[in-house]
Amino acid sequence: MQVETKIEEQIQTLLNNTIILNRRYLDDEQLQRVEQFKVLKEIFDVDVRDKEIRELSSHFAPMFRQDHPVHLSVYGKTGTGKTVTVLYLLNLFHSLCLKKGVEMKYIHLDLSTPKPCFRALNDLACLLDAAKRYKKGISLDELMGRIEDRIKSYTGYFVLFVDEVDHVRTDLDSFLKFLVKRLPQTIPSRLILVFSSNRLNWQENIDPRIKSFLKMNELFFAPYNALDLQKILALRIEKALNPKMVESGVLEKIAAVSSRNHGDARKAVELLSKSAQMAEKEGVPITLDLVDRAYDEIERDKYAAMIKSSPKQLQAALYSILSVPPSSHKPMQTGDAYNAYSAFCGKVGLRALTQRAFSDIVSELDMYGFIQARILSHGRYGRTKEIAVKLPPEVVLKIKHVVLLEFDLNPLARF
DNA sequence: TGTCCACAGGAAATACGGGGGT
DNA sequence: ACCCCCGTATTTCCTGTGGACA
Repeated sequence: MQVETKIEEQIQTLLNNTIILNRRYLDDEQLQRVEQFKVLKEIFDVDVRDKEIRELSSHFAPMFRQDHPVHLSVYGKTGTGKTVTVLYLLNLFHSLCLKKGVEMKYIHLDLSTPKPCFRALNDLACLLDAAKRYKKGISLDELMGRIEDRIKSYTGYFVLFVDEVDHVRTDLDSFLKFLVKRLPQTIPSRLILVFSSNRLNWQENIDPRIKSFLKMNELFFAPYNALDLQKILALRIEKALNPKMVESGVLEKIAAVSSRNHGDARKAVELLSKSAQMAEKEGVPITLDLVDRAYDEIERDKYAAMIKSSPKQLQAALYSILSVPPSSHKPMQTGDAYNAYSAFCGKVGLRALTQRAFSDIVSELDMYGFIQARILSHGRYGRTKEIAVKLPPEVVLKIKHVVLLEFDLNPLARF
């Protein structure tokens, strides 16, 4: 057989076995806003999120009769489509307003990563083109003033979509105070605030004086059920994958697993994506078994990815805790962990924090789920947090590996 | 019943690093 | 180039605490 035909055949079989035809549809980050909306529209067209869309529409309807809708608070866990649904509708209203001659614009303030009040305001100012990006060194008042100046000349409806409000860490109060009390009084436009949050109780510990000013409608996004997820996944498969290489039942399985565990559409698509990648690498169709393995892998990588993007101190602390040899008779206490941590800091040349600060880090690690920490009293033997690690051994190894790399140490040259 | 361990965790003080004003 | 101001991170200082043990 000719070499050329051999190669051609080889390429042909590879092409036939290709699973991912359009990678971009497996990752929303890579899609343009317009494309996202298109995908979304198709999903909405099959009646997913129907109720929420109706409610949103009726909430904003007063705009079209020159009335003033109240503020809105949208609840829902991550991946339930809060952001994307609200944005889609705002976009729709925008063009509708344009058609009807109603002045309206909207701003999407994305706080998906936790940030302090200052950052949030700065981001808002950037979106409005009212200020450059500052790191520090400018007062909150100054920022607020600039934001106001920027929109002073605008008189139409002004929708401010604050995504994940509860992520404003230090002083959510002053942030809200500005938005709720100060801004509406100083600018001529009709301000409509839309908040989203994944916690139902985010308003619980805000200043009651602000709270009373904040008259809001509420809207709840329930996690997707298996049926919704099936529709969403089906669309992605159709757009991104070679349907011949997806075994029957895979779609249903991913939908079932995802709805049972979290009801998060993004994670469901991620699982699909991971399965497809693994299948392609192995040159086999996506099977049910492969989905299981992809699921395990995602679970394993989750922690490593999280610690990789964390501050150095957190990394050092976690590594030290994971490195303390477990002794069956005595659980680890804060003191033990702190000793290990200071030793590690000495080794890698990191300035060690005080025990007080370390204690806060331990609580943080507990919050993120890396470790289990609970306060326990041993009578005259003191009162302390007891630290337990409940991660599977492979994950522990992987985390330690990642952290060592972060500290420019060769993980293999330890012995 | 009182003591005292080994911290927890709140509050205030201080350090830091950066930007504006001059 | 200098100083001052700001927000944030960390330290310092402190009071509180559940229960085993004497």
